[in-house]
Amino acid sequence: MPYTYEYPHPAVTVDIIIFALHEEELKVLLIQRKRDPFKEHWAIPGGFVEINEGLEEAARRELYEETGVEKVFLEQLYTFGEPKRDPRERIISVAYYSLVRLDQHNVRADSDALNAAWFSVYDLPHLAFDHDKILDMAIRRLQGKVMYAPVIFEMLPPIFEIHELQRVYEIILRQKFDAASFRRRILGTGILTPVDPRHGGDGMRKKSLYRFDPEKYARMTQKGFTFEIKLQEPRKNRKGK
Amino acid sequence: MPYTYEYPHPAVTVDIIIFALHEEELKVLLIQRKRDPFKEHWAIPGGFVEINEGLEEAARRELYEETGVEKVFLEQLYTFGEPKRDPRERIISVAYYSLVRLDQHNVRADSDALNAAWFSVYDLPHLAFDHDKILDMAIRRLQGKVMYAPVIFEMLPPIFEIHELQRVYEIILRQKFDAASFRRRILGTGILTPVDPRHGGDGMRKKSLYRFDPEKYARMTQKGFTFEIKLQEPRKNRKGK
DNA sequence: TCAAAAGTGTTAACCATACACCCATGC
DNA sequence: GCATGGGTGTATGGTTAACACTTTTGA
Repeated sequence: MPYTYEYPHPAVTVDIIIFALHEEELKVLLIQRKRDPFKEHWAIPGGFVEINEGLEEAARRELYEETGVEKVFLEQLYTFGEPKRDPRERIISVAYYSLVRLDQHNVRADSDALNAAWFSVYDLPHLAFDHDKILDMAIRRLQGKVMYAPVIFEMLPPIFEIHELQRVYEIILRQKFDAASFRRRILGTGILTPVDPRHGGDGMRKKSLYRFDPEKYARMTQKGFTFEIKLQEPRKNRKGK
Repeated sequence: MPYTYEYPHPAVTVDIIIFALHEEELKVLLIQRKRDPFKEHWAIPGGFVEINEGLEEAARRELYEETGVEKVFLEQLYTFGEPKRDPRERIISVAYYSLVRLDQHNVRADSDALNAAWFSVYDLPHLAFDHDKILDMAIRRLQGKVMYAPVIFEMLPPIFEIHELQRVYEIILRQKFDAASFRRRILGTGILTPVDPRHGGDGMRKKSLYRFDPEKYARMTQKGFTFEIKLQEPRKNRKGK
């Protein structure tokens, strides 16, 4: 028991909410706890921060250990530190959320958990600790974030159709968009670059394909541009005809 | 030295960025450090989180101890935890930011600091630790927040003129608004309630006065309303006349 | 071949800027 | 009484929802 301090110190963990799209739904990776407290309950994956490790570094390490996923979008969500949130000891948890492409990453279950599984965010079990609250906040944050930052491309293949993009927005925001207006709005921002359809895979495709160009987006941002995809405001019908 | 753990634990602090309006400027309260490291440097006020105290609770306690201010807007900003951000030991700092009305609170200097003073956020000294980065993030967060949440009223008297409100937006966002458009936009949201001018103080005022009604805002929000004050987009002149 | 989905064109509704003008206040 | 600035009216530009229409795709 070698680590001694003049004043009590809390333990610090990172929890990582891992989002992905699968079967036209927004899913989150949860693990089933092996041990008490909350044995067999589902929980958000996470673990302790090492003493010489940054917080994001710890989150990436845990993410890799739990799922084998590397180099993906990861952002700090919030820090939860109510004294009684863990019944064992005072644990402060810095929550992160991550966006991954399910088809690209071979997600495996971690050995420390009974089981790992993807859940639709709109059909969740009751979670361990205060993880319901954390996950709820993560979903809201993601919904807010996709509206003013180009994070949605983290969940799409590098080259995609406008309609695929639209569908992802519709899934995350739970709102339908008019296809014509959506197309014009997103192309109007200028953040998408058309891709020669013959490079898209099979030879004879005629569909328009696009990719998101992060360098171009960075240049635009520096010139005062701000990306925004608003919810579609309903409007009166044009005419009764 | 009674507090012993099986694994090393970091220390956890809260830092509080305290914003206020004064003399037509956005100001922040900084303290001058008495001790090394960074002796005599200016820093964001803060302190250690007690073992049985929530994070926001700790932030409010520190805020009260440093300034005597209670019951004000306080929101978590971000958690900073790079291993070497404090040269003495591993310290993870949960940063909060707060909005106060200078005229309402008699801000006093804390005994633990050499000095406490208000600085314009656009004319800052070099700060201790990574506090430059923290304060920069806080300013950006505040600028973002005022655009989509009614936090600006935390910095105004309970009853105010539209133009006062406009000036506060202009100070925080560093952008001029057209008075007529601003008035219509803000009144169009419906979050302001007109106040009988005779209740505003001196008896014979004829100016229109308003107050922000949090209950009404909460009801509107529940019905899907989202508040938004966008930056004004320049437009071509109407006619050359 | 044909149904369904992708993509384009058009227009009316809505909104906010820009600016003229009116009115109130205070010196 | 007049200057200053608060407050109102409104035409115009710009955006985009709604929907008709055309083209492409894949069964």
